[in-house]
Amino acid sequence: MPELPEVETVARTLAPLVAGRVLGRAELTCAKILRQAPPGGLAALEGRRVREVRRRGKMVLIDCGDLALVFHLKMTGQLLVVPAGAPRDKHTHLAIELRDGGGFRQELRFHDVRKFGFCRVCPAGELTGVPEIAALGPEPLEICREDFRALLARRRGRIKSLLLNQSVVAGIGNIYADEILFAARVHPLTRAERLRRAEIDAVWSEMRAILNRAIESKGTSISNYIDAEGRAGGFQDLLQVYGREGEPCLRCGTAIKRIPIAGRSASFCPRCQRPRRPPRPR
DNA sequence: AGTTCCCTGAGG
DNA sequence: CCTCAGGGAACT
Repeated sequence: MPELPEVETVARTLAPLVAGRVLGRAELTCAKILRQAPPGGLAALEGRRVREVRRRGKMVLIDCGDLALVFHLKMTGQLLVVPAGAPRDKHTHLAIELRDGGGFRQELRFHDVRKFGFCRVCPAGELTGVPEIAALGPEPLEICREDFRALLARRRGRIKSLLLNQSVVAGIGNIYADEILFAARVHPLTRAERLRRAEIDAVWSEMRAILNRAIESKGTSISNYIDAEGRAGGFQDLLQVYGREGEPCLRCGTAIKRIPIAGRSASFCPRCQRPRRPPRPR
C-alpha cells in the first residue's frame, strides 16, 4: 500500500519520465476517479508542459505551470508511464498522452483496482486550498525533534492512531506505523501524554530511520505496489512486525501479536513493546 | 473516539 | 460461497 516511501518512489521514478514533456489528450474511463477538473475539463491539460513532480504526504503532485494534477493512490493505485499502444486493462481509469515530438508515443496512466484513489486537476495557485492537502500535518522527514515533541505534547490519544492521523504527521500508514513503534519499543496503545521524552525521541528517530531506509529500498511491495516504471520495491523483506502475526519476534522470539485499533490492526511484540505499567496506587 | 462505507481480489 | 484488508471521509 503506497505510504510515504512508496509515494516518494513513484514521484522520483515518474519525474524523469514526464518532466519537460507536453500533455496531450486525456481519456477518463471511470468518472468517480476525477474529483476536480478545470472549467474546460481534462481538455484544459492539452499543450501544458510538465514542470516538476513532487510528493506531499501520500499524494503525488504534478506541476504543469498554472495547472496541477494531484493524485492519491490510496491502497491499490498505480501511476505508470507506458507506450501508448500498450493494452489497457479494466482498472486503467485515466490515460493522458505524453507528447515529445518524436514518434515514440507514451501515456501517463492511473490504474486502481479498488477505485479508492483519485485525481484532481486544479489551478496551481489553489494547491494549498485542496482539502486533502490543506489538512495535512508536517512531513515526518522534515519535522525536527523539538517540533515533534511539541506536536505530540499537544495531542491526546494513542500513539499508533496519532502516527496514522495525516493531520498530525503526513504520509505514515499502517505498515510504517507498526515498524516505527516496534523499533522504538513503544506499545501501539500507549497514550501520547504518557510517553516519556526518551520514548518520543525514539519514535522520532526511528520514524526518520525507517522511512529513509524504506525509500532506499524503493518501498514495500505488498498487495500490488509498483513504481512508475512498473518495478516492485524491496522493503517487504526488511519488515520486522507488519504482517508477521504469530511469527517469532526477530529480537526476542516472542510471538508477534495483532490487535484491532481504530478500525485498523496493529502488529507488535508483546514483550519488546510492553504496555506502560499504570502508576502504582498507594 | 469508534463505526460505516467505499471497492475488489485474495484466501478460507 | 463468505470474509477480510485497508486510507480516509463521514457519521454517530
